[in-house]
Amino acid sequence: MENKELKVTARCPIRTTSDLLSGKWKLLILYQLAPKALRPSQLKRLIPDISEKMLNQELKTLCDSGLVVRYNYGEVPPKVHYELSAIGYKTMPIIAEMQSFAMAYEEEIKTN
Amino acid sequence: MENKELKVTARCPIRTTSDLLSGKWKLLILYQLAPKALRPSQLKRLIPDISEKMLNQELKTLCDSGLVVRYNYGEVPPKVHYELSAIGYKTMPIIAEMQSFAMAYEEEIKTN
DNA sequence: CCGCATCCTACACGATACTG
DNA sequence: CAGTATCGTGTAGGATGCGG
Repeated sequence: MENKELKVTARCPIRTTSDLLSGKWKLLILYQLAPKALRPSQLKRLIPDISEKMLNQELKTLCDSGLVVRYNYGEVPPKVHYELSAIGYKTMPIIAEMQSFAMAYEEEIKTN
Repeated sequence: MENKELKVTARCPIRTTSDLLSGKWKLLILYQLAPKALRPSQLKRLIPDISEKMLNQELKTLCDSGLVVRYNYGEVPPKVHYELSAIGYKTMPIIAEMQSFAMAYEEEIKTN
């Protein structure tokens, strides 16, 4: 937040989205949350190679950016779950296109 | 390339694509190349805040992964251009969805 | 079970300078 | 103009342990 000019980085939609979804895990988390809300332990089971630190960290930033909503049952033992927000669901077309691209890409390299 | 097991990272389409497109610049480069092939200096003008190092580096990995093709005129002074491959063009739907998402997202946060 | 705090390593990215 | 090499830094992300 210094007095740096807002360079020509002029808010670019591609950059906006890729900032929101950058990193190794966010897309996978969103994808797993799409069918139904999940508790952290369930997410961890669905994405076994994520560390708990990263899971919590990414869930937090996804909540902060509004793509995911956190529900707290306020019970003991602690029980929460996370689900996609309305805008969070709107990432699904991106993911669908990415999956479709991956299929085409793997087909492509197979034939070379 | 050590003797590490190929963990459960079991080839996931989302991961495949996001590996190919990860980083701050690849999507922007692909986007700029979509309308027409461009020379590095033209790309640099269209994406002013990329360093020349990153531009060259990203172009190289994009060529290696097959999304972009490099043409060398073999002249002096050096003259080359880069263009999307057939499979490279297939990233456009992803980018389109990302743009569309960004619009929706900015609309969303504006109303809060 | 949930989530935070520490420590540490690898790498993405930037700045700069140099070659053909 | 195209491309490479070197160096420095911030941060993503992994391992581990603690506390509510």
